Amino acid sequence: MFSKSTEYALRALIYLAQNSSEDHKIGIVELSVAIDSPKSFTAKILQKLTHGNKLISSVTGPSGGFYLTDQAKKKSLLKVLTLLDTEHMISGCILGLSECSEINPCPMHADYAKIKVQLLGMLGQKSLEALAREMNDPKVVINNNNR
Amino acid sequence: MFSKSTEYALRALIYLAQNSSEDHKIGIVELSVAIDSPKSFTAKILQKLTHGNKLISSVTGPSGGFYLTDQAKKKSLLKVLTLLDTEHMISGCILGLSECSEINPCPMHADYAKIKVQLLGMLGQKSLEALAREMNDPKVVINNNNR
DNA sequence: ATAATAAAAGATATATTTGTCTTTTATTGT
DNA sequence: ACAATAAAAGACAAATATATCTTTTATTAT
Ligand code: FES
Ligand code: FES
Repeated sequence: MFSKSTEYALRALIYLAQNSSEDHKIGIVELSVAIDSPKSFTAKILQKLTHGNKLISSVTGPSGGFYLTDQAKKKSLLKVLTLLDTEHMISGCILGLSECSEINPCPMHADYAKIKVQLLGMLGQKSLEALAREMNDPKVVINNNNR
Repeated sequence: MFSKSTEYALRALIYLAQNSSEDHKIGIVELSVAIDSPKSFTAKILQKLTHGNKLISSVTGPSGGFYLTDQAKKKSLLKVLTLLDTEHMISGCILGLSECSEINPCPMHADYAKIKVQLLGMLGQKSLEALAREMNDPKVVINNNNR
């Protein structure tokens, strides 16, 4: 569905939503272990989300690391996808036409449009902190370390 | 959502379902123009679907080309995705965990599982010939040549 | 101030996907 | 049989995604 980059980003954000705050920052080592992702590659992905858009906060140096503000934790997955410039994965045409439109729909459009509404609805109303809350259930996981 | 390869494959199959038969075969040139895809790349993709699995039929030489049998036209999109080995795009974990399971679900699982059922349902019941029928509506398109 | 720390930045490497081009093989119409 | 045709096969090229490693910069604790 999504690219590895996007998957790592979402997992990282959920972990940060659950475990970080302004006075408890998370280092890249802990984070990449927790979400089972390649360390340096994940660092690059996080950088994209710290600079312009300021979704992730970070500070260098001792006791530094990454964290989410309460404001950031309220952002929806859809917002995150928009920042990652990958929302088109869902909103684009399922057959790859350059535009998903009602004027000139593809043969799948009528059916897919209904599902798209639900997908976008789910992503739009699901906040990072709501997903973090799911992790209170001990069976819910965010890595592959259980196998 | 899908890779370019998959998109081209689906568009090609829909076109063949609509326009080909055992006594009206379609050449790669006509096909790649009709679905607006790179010719040689599309040829490679079609080959994958002709050999082992026999979804697409083809004959070389004059008046040769690609076509679908009536039987093949009845196959569902889900069946096609299975042949292309890309069904995991939908059935896999949306956060990229190695397995989508009820035992150890990811934080998105509860919500995504519902949508997944609908997605797989739609893909499973939509046959190539049903999609070809959609193209009888003149506004429905399968390429980008209208822009 | 200094040393330790951790992210930022940059360079590089590998793998995969996408795309093109040429040669070969199979089939058909003449 | 022969020439024309069209897919099959194979080699190659380019672009993108994924991943690693090193150096630099910013921050903090001492
Ligand atoms: S046009 Fe293809 S899904 Fe809307
Ligand atoms: S475990 Fe992630 S979607 Fe099912």
